[in-house]
Amino acid sequence: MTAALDPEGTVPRRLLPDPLGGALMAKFFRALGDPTRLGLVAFCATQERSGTDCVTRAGLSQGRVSAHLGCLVSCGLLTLRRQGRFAYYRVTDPRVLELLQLSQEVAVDHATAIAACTRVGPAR
Amino acid sequence: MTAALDPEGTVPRRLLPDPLGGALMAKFFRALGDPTRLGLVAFCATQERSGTDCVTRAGLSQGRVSAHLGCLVSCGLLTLRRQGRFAYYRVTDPRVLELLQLSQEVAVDHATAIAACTRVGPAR
DNA sequence: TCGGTCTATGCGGATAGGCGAATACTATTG
DNA sequence: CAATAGTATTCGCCTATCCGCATAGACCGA
Repeated sequence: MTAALDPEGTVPRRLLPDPLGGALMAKFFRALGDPTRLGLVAFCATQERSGTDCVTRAGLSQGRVSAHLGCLVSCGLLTLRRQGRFAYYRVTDPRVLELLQLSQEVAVDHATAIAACTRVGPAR
Repeated sequence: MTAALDPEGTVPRRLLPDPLGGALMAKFFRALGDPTRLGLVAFCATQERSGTDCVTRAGLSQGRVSAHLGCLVSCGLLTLRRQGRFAYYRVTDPRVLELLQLSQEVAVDHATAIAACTRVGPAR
């Protein structure tokens, strides 16, 4: 055959460091892989938003939205600020915005193909 | 309450253009949200790889790997080149690598939190 | 042309992860 | 302290996806 794969080299520890492991990175991407969560990140990109605002925006049950937000905070996509009984969410890491924009550029160029891809869920 | 959400403004058509729709973007991220696929993208990042190489690398059934690769090609993450009965995959869009590196940087900073996040599957 | 190799697709079966509804917490207000 | 409002968590139900296995299709060398 052509190139024998070297033991574990080729995959780039620089690209996917093993301390992290592809599994963790994948998890990170799955956090962005839901339309609701992605929408919430965008919603909190420009300004801080209260939990209630997010519920209104998402149009889902409060409990569900709370769970989504919790997930986003855990994954470092949103930052949570508590004030009394309120919770305020916001994107604070500029890299997250960069990430979204870059992804969008790539996705746009393949929009039709992505839409056609049946292996990754028929969008919701 | 604080800010009334404007009808549809705030979410940034610039950030998540509606022609694309969050659903499509989410789908794009889900393509990266699987450890196997993510590993394959990384594997094909540095050089072109044959389907067989990928199967070996992934350690899954040939059929499964083929499906994963097809998904990645559809989503614009890999480029396919056919030569006779062989198929060669490779990352050709430099933005994809940028995307992976940027994501990795963010993910690294939140590694423990991501690992702890139970809402997005307990890694595989 | 025939057999072998490489790649793609279809078929269940099992699990992850999304949803609403109900419930539990916590802090503010009266 | 009791009532209320904003959040977080739990539970049962259902769909999306992953996996291996088996099968089909394409192409090459003998």
